[in-house]
Amino acid sequence: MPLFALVDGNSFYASCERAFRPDLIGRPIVVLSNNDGCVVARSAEAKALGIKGFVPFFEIRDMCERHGVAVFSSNYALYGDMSKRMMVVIGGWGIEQEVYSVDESFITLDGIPNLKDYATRLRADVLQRVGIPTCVGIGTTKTLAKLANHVGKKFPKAEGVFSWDWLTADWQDKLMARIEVGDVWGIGRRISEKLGTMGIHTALDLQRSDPREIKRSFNVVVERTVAELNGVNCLALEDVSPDKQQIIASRSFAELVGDFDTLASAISHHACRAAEKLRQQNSAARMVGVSICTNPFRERDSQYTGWIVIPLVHPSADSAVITHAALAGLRAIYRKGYRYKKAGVILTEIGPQGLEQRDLFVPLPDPRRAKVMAVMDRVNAEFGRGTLRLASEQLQRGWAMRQEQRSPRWTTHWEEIITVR
DNA sequence: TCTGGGGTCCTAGGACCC
DNA sequence: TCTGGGGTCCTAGGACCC
Repeated sequence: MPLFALVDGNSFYASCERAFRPDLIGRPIVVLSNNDGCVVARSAEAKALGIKGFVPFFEIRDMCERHGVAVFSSNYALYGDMSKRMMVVIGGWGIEQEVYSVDESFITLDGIPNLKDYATRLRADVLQRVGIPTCVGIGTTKTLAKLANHVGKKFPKAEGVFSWDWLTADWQDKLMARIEVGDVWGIGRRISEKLGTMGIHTALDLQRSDPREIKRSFNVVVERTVAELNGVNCLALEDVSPDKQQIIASRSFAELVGDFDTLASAISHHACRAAEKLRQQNSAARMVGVSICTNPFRERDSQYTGWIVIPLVHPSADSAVITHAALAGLRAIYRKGYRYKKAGVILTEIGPQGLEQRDLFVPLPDPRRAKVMAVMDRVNAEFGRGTLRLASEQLQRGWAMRQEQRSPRWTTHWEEIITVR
């Protein structure tokens, strides 16, 4: 019987901020999405104040001021670096490891004795070496490990560590009956609602449901979730992350944008970011999608969504080629007179570099281009993103995002590095 | 005034083929 | 009178995740 543990960082982004600001210990913290739009992370103290996840910040701004909540813009350079460090430490405690998201990792623990002690030492190790508090959930399937992690978080008595094995079958049922079905991994809002009409309200109800009926009413994914709740392994540990099949780079603007040049500079920037991600996984894309849209929340504004896909003659990972295609797409979909909120580039039909089908009648791209890209990536890796970039990114910079409360990039920028007195 | 930015997988239905 | 059936591929849309 395999044994999985899910280890995740508590209120990860908020904990990253606190790791460098001991004065924030015990204080409520919220971290905002790009453009300071929504709340994406809350410390336990902030949750206790009743701040919900994903609410628009403007709705709670006053309340935050009244209660002295520390508010941060998202600082992905910091969170990404902290995540890497945390994953390395967690990986050292597992037999195999899957990095599932920025703040979650599955590890396998088959054959390790005295797991309660082991998991407790794991938590202490991560806290000491990275400064991030974590929870550990253990189960015989990934879904059960996820749910155990939920228990470890929700019930203070667990002290951040929980395994289903530690309870008798009777107590396991009692606990499952106290968990809402929507808290099970893979059961979202829509499926919860429908399950509710079928009389299935708790994790226990779902575990005991008829898989054939579930398959009929939903699909195989939900059927697998039921099996996993019953200890039948359907989801394997993915220790190597597969290449992305699509790459998106998009952003909302801090202020609405009407003119073509500003949009073009944003699209150029996103195209370059997307191409960079593509090169990181040694892939090339055949299709370049471009989208622009107005702000749907402003109901009295006239609305428009433009969307187009431009095929490339050769699959490419060249920033200039992809940007050129994206700008051609933008010219095709741009309509004057609208005020745009968001623009993005999507790369699809992605495959490994160098395995492209060749076209007899079209000359091959210049092989020296790949070297130019490699140099650009190396320079940008060493001296910071954007050190070398295409001129078209610089036409207008009137689209930058709002980041009013970003903390220093403590661990990745020399000029912002922490000083200890 | 102010509302994120990524991803994946599955299904149904239509086009098309033999 | 009677008008097949099996298969693949593609796309759009819907659901989920963090």
